[in-house]
Amino acid sequence: MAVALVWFRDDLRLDDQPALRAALDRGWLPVPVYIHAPDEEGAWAPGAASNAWRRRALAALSAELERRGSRLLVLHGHSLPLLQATAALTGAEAVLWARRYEPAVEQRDARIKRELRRAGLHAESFNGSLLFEPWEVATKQGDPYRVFTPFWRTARAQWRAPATWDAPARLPSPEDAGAPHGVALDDILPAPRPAWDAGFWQRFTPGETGARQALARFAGRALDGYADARDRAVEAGTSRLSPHLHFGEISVQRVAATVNDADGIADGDRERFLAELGWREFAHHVLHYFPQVAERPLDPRFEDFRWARPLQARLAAWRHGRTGVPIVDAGMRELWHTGWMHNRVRMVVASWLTKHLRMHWRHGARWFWDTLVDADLANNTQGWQWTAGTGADAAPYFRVFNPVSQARRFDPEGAYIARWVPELAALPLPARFAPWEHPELLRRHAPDYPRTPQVDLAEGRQAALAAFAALRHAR
DNA sequence: TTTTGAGTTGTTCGA
DNA sequence: GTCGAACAACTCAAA
Repeated sequence: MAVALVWFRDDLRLDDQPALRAALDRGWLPVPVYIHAPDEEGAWAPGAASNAWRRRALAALSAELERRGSRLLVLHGHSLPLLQATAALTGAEAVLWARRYEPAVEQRDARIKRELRRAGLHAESFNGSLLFEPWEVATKQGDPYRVFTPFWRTARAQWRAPATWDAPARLPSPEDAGAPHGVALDDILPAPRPAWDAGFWQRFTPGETGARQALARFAGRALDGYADARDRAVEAGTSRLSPHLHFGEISVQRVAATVNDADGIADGDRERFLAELGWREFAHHVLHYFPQVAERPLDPRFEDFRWARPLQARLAAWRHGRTGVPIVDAGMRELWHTGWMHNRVRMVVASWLTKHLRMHWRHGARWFWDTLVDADLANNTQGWQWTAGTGADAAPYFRVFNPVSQARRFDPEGAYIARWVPELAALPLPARFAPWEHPELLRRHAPDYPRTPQVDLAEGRQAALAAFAALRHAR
């Protein structure tokens, strides 16, 4: 029986897995391989939270394979020589994988494909994580899109629920191909010590089963009313699928099809969620065509923008939820404890850092990269550039979030603040949104909470507006 | 080629 | 309390 290496990367599932499917369809014995090679990811090697998740996702994938009579071969080192050596050991004639779109990884993979083919192997990649490949959506002139709405109009009109593929109950054993044993998962991704990730797993279950459960929960409950509920910080009104999608534990085609076919859902709710998947598509489209955006502003005017000096004390207070602005601190602490932050709150904390503190968005992007379990180069970059106003399809410069009004609107009971900044839970509601306006209550109930925000809200807003307006005139 | 319509997520001010 | 206007042009995408 001919053998194919199925190289798993950010597609840690068996269901609707195009590389595995191709191997089986063509009668190849699949040898599942995972290679730990963080130094091949350029400046964006996975962060700590991401690795904590990946460890569990790989363990889950490994268990799924073993349940079916196969197993995951885990390797550590350089991808190309390891693939070549493993192909030689197993007599594999093919190497199959699902694509990734990070610029450094795209380049690496192109080289690997070239070299494998030069060595006489069949090397082939597939779309395993997007509704559309970045190059499958184009303007009528054949150009890439820079604005979300026309991008999504075009893509949405093209989308048809595809036939998804179920993983078989049994898989052939790699032992039959003489597969080697590789290294232990613990050797490449040891458990965090101390267990700072404990809070992550109260909210999330990495792996294919956890991903399916999250989708079922969302489609069965939160999807109804999603368009409104998605903005309320304390509720589980969003899908919380982002880490599962990042690691490819569930097929995005299956997610889209499930939501598209859900019964009794208003069109507004359904389309709103599909548009969120659309933002993920758009982010990958932009990163593919403008690979510099992870480092540099897409809008070139911002190359010269005078960001504030990154004062370490200010930055540290932002990171650790000690800004003195309750909704910002709640968000940053949710991130620290759970590895995740509600989307609405992400915008608020990002606006605080880039507008009120006027710090370069890359400081925020880097912190998110290290602390988010859903850290994804395309989405993270897109989110930060959008909020900072440096992307092409960006927030207008005058859109500066007021963290007090945002808290009132999207956390009207103050429950989100109380949950993540418990020292403020004893404050009555109006004071909980803006404690500096009630110094006596603050002193009595929360003596350790900052007396005042890092910067005055009105002054910060004015300074940001002035700085961003100056850029306009400078052009 | 030129024209036209439109653009995720907001805030503030004054009537 | 509610509502509309102002905030700023500019670029994108399609007709």
